[in-house]
Amino acid sequence: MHTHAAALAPAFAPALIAWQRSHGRSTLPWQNTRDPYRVWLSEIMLQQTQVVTVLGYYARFLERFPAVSALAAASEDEVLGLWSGLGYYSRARNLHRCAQDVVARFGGRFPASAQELQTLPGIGRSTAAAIAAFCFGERVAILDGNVKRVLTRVLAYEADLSRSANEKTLWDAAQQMLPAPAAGEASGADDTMARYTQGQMDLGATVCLPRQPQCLICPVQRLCRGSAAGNPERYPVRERRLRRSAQSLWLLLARRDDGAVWLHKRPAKGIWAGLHSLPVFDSEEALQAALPPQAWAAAVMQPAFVHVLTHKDLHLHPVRVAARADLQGLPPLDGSGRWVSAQEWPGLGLPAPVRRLLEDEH
DNA sequence: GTCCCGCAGC
DNA sequence: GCTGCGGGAC
Repeated sequence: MHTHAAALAPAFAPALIAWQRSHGRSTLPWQNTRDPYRVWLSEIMLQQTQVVTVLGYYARFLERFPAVSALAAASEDEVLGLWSGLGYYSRARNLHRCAQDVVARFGGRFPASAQELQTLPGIGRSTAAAIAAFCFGERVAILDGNVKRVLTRVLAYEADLSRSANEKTLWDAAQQMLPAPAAGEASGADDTMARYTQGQMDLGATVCLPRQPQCLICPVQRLCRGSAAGNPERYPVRERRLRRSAQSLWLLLARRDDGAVWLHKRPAKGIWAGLHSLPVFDSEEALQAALPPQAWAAAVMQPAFVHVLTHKDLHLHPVRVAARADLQGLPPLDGSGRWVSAQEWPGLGLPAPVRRLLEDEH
């Protein structure tokens, strides 16, 4: 697929860089540093969460884990607890594993190339490129959601991005749009790549907005083919629509008078991997089978509710049972299952619907 | 309903 | 290599 990247490239990067200097963001706590640890931590958090929310978590993580070695040495539960409320806990687990990898494989220093960075858990092509551009000045393209929007608009890129071949073409275009290679040899000496990378992120976050692109104040409007056509907001083009299936889960809800709840740690694979959760069953019968007959007889069905994931509607059916000392030993309530006090559970990594259920319930 | 980004399974 | 998953915010 052909794009106009080559034609636009000479004017695009200089205009974006100049704009970043004058109008871009420059005071966020993870800016003005070339420390890969700080840049990496912010990039992972920003993948899923808005800047204002990340600020608090970022500060708390840095305070508790000033260096990657401290994060690597922590327990997974502590990392998940500090992450609590951010959601997307697989990213927190990858964060922890990545820190351990950096220590074990690279002596506690992040590797200095996008190619090597990408071998670390939780760091994909775009995140690797962002770290390498910010910290090492590497001439390599990022392509996150903001940049996809900016580039497809500037290029008036019509192809359906839900098709991997078209996304690959856009990656190629992103690489072509990079600032011209520095004349000298030391690419890390100046801040061209950092400015350019930050500029794309800033433009996507503050000007080239999803619904209302602010073309009148855009530094690259005179180059932008989408704006010229009068309909920049229709990019990026995505045609595939997902179909969502339904699944029902039964949750065993046991709560003592003092507020403690019975939780267990989920297996490392599958839904809610590694999180603390109420015991989960695939069917009402399975839940019944796990309880003594008298406990089942006294159980009270709570109102069902729906929790929506990208690909699935989870129909959740809480079942309240009397708090009993002998829950222990009942599969699958054995092993990791335990009473968790009302002081402790809010700080654990809990699936959002379970957290909501526990919060609403008292 | 849409989007995010990396991963795992095919 | 490609597709679909995962959990939550907007």
